[in-house]
Amino acid sequence: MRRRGRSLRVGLIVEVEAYDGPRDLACHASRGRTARTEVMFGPAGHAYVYLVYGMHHCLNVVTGPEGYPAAVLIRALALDPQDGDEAGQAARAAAGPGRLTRWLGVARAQNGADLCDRSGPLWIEASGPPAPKAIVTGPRIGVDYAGRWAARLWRFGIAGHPALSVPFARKKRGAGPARG
DNA sequence: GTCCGGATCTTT
DNA sequence: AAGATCCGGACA
Repeated sequence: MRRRGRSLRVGLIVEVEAYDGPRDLACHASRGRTARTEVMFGPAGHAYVYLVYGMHHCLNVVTGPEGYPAAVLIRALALDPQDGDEAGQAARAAAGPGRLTRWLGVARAQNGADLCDRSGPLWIEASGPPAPKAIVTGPRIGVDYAGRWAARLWRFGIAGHPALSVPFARKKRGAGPARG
């Protein structure tokens, strides 16, 4: 949930990635505790927002116990249909970590925001539809540099959801599709 | 101070 | 297939 003045934007989280602690080479905190990663070392439930590629912001939820840097990257939201012009466009407006921060209007000003505070500018609540049974997993996106950590299946999504950012490789079936 | 490269998206 | 675009982190 994102509130700016009188406007409220609501999305359902449909895709995430886990970044787990100082040993995970894909986790920013693996290079030590710095000003940027500071909030990841703080208490869980706060927002870790950073800039990638010089142009896109990414929104993470700090998850570990205090002092242990871990976070979950929110990669895609499904939108309330009334928030989009057209059903098809709404489905993709927040598909992808950079897209969703743009759609929410989240940037570094929201770094450290308390995501459990429903009276704040940005928060998460468990008020959506029941958790889906079918969750698909895959390797995290864009972290090939992370050695063996890149192979961990730490990307999670709701199976078949139209708002997923990048397709999940399907289970082998005959001549398995090499993802292209 | 300087340099390098990225948890992406859009356009060709 | 490649450009946009800039900060954080590593080195000096």
